[in-house]
Parts: sequence; C-alpha cells; structure tokens
Amino acid sequence: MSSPAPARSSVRRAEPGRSGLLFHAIDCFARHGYAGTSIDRIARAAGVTKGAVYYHFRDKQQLLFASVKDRIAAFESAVVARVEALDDPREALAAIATMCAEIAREDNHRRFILTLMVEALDTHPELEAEFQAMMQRFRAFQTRLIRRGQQLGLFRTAVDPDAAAEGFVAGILGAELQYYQDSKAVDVRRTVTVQVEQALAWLAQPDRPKGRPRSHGGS
Amino acid sequence: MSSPAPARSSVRRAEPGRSGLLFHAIDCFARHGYAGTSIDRIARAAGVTKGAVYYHFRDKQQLLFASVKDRIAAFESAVVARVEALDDPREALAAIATMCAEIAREDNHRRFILTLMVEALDTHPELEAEFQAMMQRFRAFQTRLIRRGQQLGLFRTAVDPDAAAEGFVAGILGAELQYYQDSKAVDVRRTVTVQVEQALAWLAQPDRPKGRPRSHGGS
Amino acid sequence: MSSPAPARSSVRRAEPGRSGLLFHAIDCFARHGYAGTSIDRIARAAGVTKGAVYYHFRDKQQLLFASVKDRIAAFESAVVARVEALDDPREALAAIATMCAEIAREDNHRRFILTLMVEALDTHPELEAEFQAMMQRFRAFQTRLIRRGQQLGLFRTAVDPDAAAEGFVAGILGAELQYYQDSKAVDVRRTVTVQVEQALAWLAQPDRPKGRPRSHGGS
Amino acid sequence: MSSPAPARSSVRRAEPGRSGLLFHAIDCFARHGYAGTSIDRIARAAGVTKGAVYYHFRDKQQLLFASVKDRIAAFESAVVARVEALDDPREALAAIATMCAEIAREDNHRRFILTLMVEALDTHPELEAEFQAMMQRFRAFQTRLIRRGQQLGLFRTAVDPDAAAEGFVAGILGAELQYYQDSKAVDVRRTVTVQVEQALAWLAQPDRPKGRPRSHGGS
DNA sequence: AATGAATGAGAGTTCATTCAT
DNA sequence: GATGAATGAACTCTCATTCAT
Repeated sequence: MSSPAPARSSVRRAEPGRSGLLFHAIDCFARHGYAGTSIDRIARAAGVTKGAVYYHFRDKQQLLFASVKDRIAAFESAVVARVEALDDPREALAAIATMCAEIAREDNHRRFILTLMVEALDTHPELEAEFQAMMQRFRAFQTRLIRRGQQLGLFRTAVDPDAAAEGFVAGILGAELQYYQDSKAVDVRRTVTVQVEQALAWLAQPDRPKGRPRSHGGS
Repeated sequence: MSSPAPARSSVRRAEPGRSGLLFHAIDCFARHGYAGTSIDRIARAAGVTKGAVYYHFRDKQQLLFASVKDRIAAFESAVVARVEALDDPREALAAIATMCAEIAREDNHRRFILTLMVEALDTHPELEAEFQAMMQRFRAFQTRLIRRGQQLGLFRTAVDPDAAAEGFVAGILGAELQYYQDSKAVDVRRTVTVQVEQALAWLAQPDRPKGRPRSHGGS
Repeated sequence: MSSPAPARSSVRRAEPGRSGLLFHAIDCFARHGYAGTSIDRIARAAGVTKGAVYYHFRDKQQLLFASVKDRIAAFESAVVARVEALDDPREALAAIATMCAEIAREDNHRRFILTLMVEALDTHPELEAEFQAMMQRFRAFQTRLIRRGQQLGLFRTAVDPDAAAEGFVAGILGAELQYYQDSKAVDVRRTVTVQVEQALAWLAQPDRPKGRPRSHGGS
Repeated sequence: MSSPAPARSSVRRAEPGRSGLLFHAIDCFARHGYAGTSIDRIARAAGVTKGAVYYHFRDKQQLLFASVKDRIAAFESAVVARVEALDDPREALAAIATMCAEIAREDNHRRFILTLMVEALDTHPELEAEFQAMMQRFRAFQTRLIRRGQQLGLFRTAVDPDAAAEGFVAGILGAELQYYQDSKAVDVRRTVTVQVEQALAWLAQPDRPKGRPRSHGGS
C-alpha cells in the first residue's frame, strides 16, 4: 500500500526482465488493443525476444492481466495519495476529477485503462471482472466521500449517495473518453470543471444560497 | 412507429445481400471488436460464405466503414426524429439523454459505436475521423439547443454554450460507457437522470427560482 | 504496305464479343503471365463482365489456347506474306530476321509468344505442344530456305540445313529475348544484323575451299 | 556426431534451414514460375512447414530474390572458374558457350534463370533489374574477351566488340531457350557449335578487308 | 534467463467457376 | 448474349506457442 517504490521513478527506462515487459506490454496493449498487439511487438519494444516473454508469463492473457493489475493499482494509490490529505469532501471530489483530467492530458497511463476496459467488454470475462471491480471501488470511493459530505452537512441528504457517485463517475469517464476521442476539439479540463460545478451545485444544501458550488479554492 | 419498409421491422432476419452483411457486420464488430471479428464470422452470421463478403466489400476495412456509417446515420436520424417535435430546449436535452439510456438498455445499436470508437483511437485514422465528426455534430446539436435556451431566457447567458454542450455530452457518454461496462451494478436511467438534473439546474436562470430545472421536486 | 486484312487496321478498338476478348486476353496474358492474369482483368479490359467470358470460352485455359493460336497464326501469315515475294533465300532469311526485330521494337505482339512460351514450359503441356509445333514449323521454314539456297548454289552443301536452321532461329530468338529483357541496353536491329551477317557468311560458298569453320570439317 | 560436414556434397539432400529453403525455392520457382509456386509447395519440398519459410524470409518476394541472387552468383563464379585458365579468347568464348549448353542439358540450374528472367519482364521491377544487371555483366565479359582478341590480332578490329558480344550472347541465349522449349527436337550442343563457328569465323577474317560479310547483293 | 528455430491454426484475400435471371 | 451474386478452394501471411539449447 504505502510502498514508496523507488523503482517507479525512472519509468521510461528499458529495465530488463519482468517489470520492463510489464511496462511495455501496457503501452502496446493500450495503443493497439489486445488483439492488435502481438507478443513479438511487446518483446521487441522491451528489447528481448518472444521466448523471454514466455519465460516470465504463461501466455498472452497472463501478461495482459499482470500489466492491467499493475496499472490499476498504480492509479488507485495515486488517487488515495492525492485525496487523503483533504478534509473537505467537496475538495476531494474536485481533486479526483481534476486529477483524471491531468492524467488524460499528460500521459496515456489511464487511457489504456479505458481502452482495454472497452475492449474487454464481453470478450475477456476475467479481465472484464477485474475492471468491473475497479470501477466499483472507484464508485464506492466517491460514495463514501458524498456520504461524509452529507454527515458534515455540506450536501443535501435527499440525494442518494450511490446515484450521486454513479453520476459523478460517469461525468469523469465521459470527459476522459471524449478527450481521448478528439483531443483537439475538446478541453478536458473545462469539461471536468463543468461536471464538478454541476455536481457540487446539485449536491449543495438548497437553503444555503449557492455559496460554495464553484471554485472550491475559496478564501 | 411509422414503418414505411415492413421488411425493416423484423431486423433479426437474415436478409441476404449487402444489407444483411452490413447488419451482421455491425453486430459482430460491436461485440468482438474489429480485430476480434473475422470475415468468416460475419459471413457465417449472415448465412453466406466469405467470398460473398468480398463480392460486396473491397476489404475488411471497407465493410467496417460501411457498417459504421450506416449505424451512425441511423442513430442521428433517430435523434432528430425524437427531438424535432419538442419546442422546449430543456425537454429536448432531457429527451436526448433519456433516449441514449434507452438505446443502451434495449439493444446494442449504440454500444457498437462506443466500442468501435474506442478501438479506433490511434489505430484506424479514417474511422477515427469519422467518429470525431460524428461527435462534433452531436456536440454542435446540443450547443444549438443550449443557445436557443439562452435566447428564450431559459438558461443563464453567463454559460459558454460550447462548454455546456461538452459537459452534457460527456455525461451521457460516461453514463453509457459505465453501463456497458457493468450493466448489473449501475442503472443507466438513474445515471442519466442525475446528469440531466445537474445540467439543467446549472443552466437554469439563478434569479428566477421558479425555473423548471428538474421537475422531480414535487412535494 | 499492303493490308490484306482490313479488320486488323482498327486493332485498338474495343470490339465486343469473342474477338474483343481474344485481343485483350492476349494482351493481358503477355503482360502479366497466365497465372498473373485473372479472368476479371481480361473481362474489365474488354469492357464486359466475367460471365461474358464464360459465355464465349469454356474456361481460362480455353481462352488462353484460343488467343495463343490466334496470335501464332497472325505471326505466321505475316512471315509468309513478307517472304513469299523474295526469290533469293539470303534475302528471305535476312527479311525474316529483320521482321522479327521490327516486331519486337514496335509492339508486343510477338513478345507475348516468347513470354507465354517460356511460362508454358513444363506447366501447360497442351500449350507447350502448341508452341513446340510452332517452333518446329518455323525451323522447317528456314530449313527449306537454306536447302533451296544450297540447290541454287548459293550456300555450301557441307552444311546440314537442319543444324543451320536451328542456329539461325536460335540467333533470332536470343536477340528478341535479350531485347525484351533490357530494351535500353541492347539494340535488336544491330544484334539481328550481326546474327544474319554471321549466318550468311558462314553459309556462303567459300570461293576458298579453306573455309574457316572449325571442327566438323570432315571431308 | 561424426562426419564434419560432408552433407554439403550431396546437394539433393533436404538440408534444413535457410539454405535448404533457398535450394528448393529455386527449384520450384524455376519449374512452376513465381505465381505458380506456393509457399506451401516450397516448404513441403524442403520438409518444413510454411511458418518456417516465414521465419527465414519476410515474404515470397524476398525468398525469390534471395534464391535468384544465390543462383546467379553460382553461375557467374562457375563461368569465371571455367574460363580463367584459358589464354586464347577464342577458346574462352567457345568454352562459355559449351558450358551453357552442358548446363542446359544436365540440370536446370540455369533454366530457372531464363524462366524467371522472362517471367520477371514488366511484372517484378526489382527482379528485372537484377537480371538486367546480370546480363549486362555477362555481355561485358564477352566484350572484354573480344577486345582482347582484337589486341592479340586474332579478331578483326573493324568489328564493334559490343555488337559482337551482343550477338554472341543472343546466340547462346537463343540456343538455350530453344532447347528448353523442345529438348527432343533440338540439339543444344549442335546449335551452340553452329553459333560459335559462325561467330569465330566472322570475328576472324584478318586478310579479307571487311568487304564481304553482308552482301547478298547479287552475284 | 533467454534465444532461435519451428509449428500449426487461422486470418484476409483472390479467383476460377457456376448459375438464376 | 450477358450480368450480378455467390461459392469454395487455394494462397499469402500472422501469431501464439513450444522446445532444444
């Protein structure tokens, strides 16, 4: 959980062995899809031969699973790290959304999750289950934040936290997808900002005249 | 419900020739992805042989393109048909979102669009462009609705219609994707309702507290 | 010169039906080889559909045969027409060789014969036999000319007319092939002239019984 | 374990790996043409599976190229080896021609060159270029021999060495082709002998001032 | 820990051929 | 006389996988 993992710092390296393969496998799978990625491509990207891949992983599926789990874990611990210091659930929600937008803009570490998640639909049951679990954890995370907001009196209690979390996650997911799909035509940060504003305004106490909704950076 | 072509009503039929191939191609591509769908599979689904496919389409890509364009056109005309009778932009936006949720729940006619859209990312430039154009048209459609809402005094004018449309579409997209990804754990209709409520509340004139925004506010 | 067949004048026309197919078939076969020529290619070249080809010819082989025979006959009657007016066998031999060079330079009407003749080797027994018969007729033709030259006292009688014809035909054949193979690097007319000079000098009555010809110099 | 590598001597062996494939590829291509030779046929001939072929060669063309180059090199070094010991250009020319006749009669090592050379015309530009270069080297070889003959005073200097080489090579080429085309009806050795006699006689003639050779102009 | 050679199943594609119209 | 639709076999090529070394 809290392992600092110094090896993660020099990610771009062509580090040999298992971890190098994992890294390049993720990259290839994300870029070309599962079916579109040959073992050979991964091997060449990692600077080894196909045989080496089979030394470390039983088959292609295992390699996929391993790389996906690796990446999911990385994302989740990043989310936790980013949010755990924040007390205000509103800030936490905003921070998560913003973080997703930043990740989308900066690298494709998360794009692969979306890409593969979609490709896994119906075709790779095990992997699909993995992704479903991930998304459930993600929604549960928001649900907890929203519920805490209600307990703190920041959010309306009339709202079902599950429904709210579902809507919130949908907004983030859609913003990311829309951006990956046409990064020139849309501005993720703006999309995410809109979504966050809408969600927070909607969650906010109605008796409190729309004070907080926007700009959580309040003085 | 006015069906001019009765043959079209029973869609599941294995109608022969080009159109039959188009129909089954879409289905297969959506379910198994492009790379995961063999020509033979499509041919068998359509009840013909591989050769017949190549009689009608130059190659696999052409078949993909043709089926995607066909399906996009069908979706777009369905949207237009659904909305053109509605005068109130708020109702129109809600109708579109609801419609997407219904489509998601009832068949996979639209799921394939999402699936293939994601698979096309970076790997099929031409197809990607096709999808980008589709999404741009979709966003432009919402932009027009929002602008009209502003002109009618129903929506705040402080809001950038483009940003609002972007956010709105992201919400729908995310709701669909989330549902496809785990149709047991989430309820699209609920998700979409949340998104619509949020969006309409956010767009509504703040000075006029009597705004229609949601309507679920009965008692 | 004298055009006996008026139909031949407008050769490039897309005349319909059998003859049009024959013409284009020859052309395609010559250019791309038998295996490299699809029925469809011929049909398109002739401006009809594949079905039409099968209306006129039982199968691809029949079409090949028909077109080859057609072309061989055309070549042979052209040779006869060119030579029949010449009394002197030396002129006749020179005329035939020159004519082949000209045909090589001007169109590919004869090139196809070479091309297909080579392709037929071992692979199309029937066709091979056809070509062998053609070459035998061609050699026999030169044999007769040479024998007449001997009877007229123009050529040495110590020479075996068959061997001489064989050598003469080889020279022409080689000149053509060499030209087709690299028309920029070689000059067929020059090559053929050299061959004719050599052959006629060799055949000529040596006023000096000390004829150079090496070996075989029995009596 | 024992026997260091005598396997190289008996060429017909199905030696494994690249070289075995090369050997059988040449054979098949020569016999059935490029289009008429399937990868599977070559693979079976070499006693491996299709996959093995693609392990060693990128595609069919590469395999063709590699085998052609291999065979051309073999032929050329055989020519050089045969001729380098001969001082007299006349003997050298005769030896080359005779050698070609022998090769034609004994195996099809050279036949494939002719066969493929013809098939390459217009259809395989790269291969065509390869063959053109080969023929140019071959002609240049004879040109040098002839020029040396002239320097030694054995041949007339009035003759253009290039033209003579062109004619000489045409004669050999034609003799071979004629033989491959109908090995029962013609006798290559005889044909080649005739060609050599004619050429040497024509090149000789030191005493006669180049007047006669052509002539056929009346008695 | 990894490689090079090879396999075999299956993909996309081509094409001669057939046939109802 | 000719077409459009379709078949089915064969072909080129790819790739996950295995295995001796």
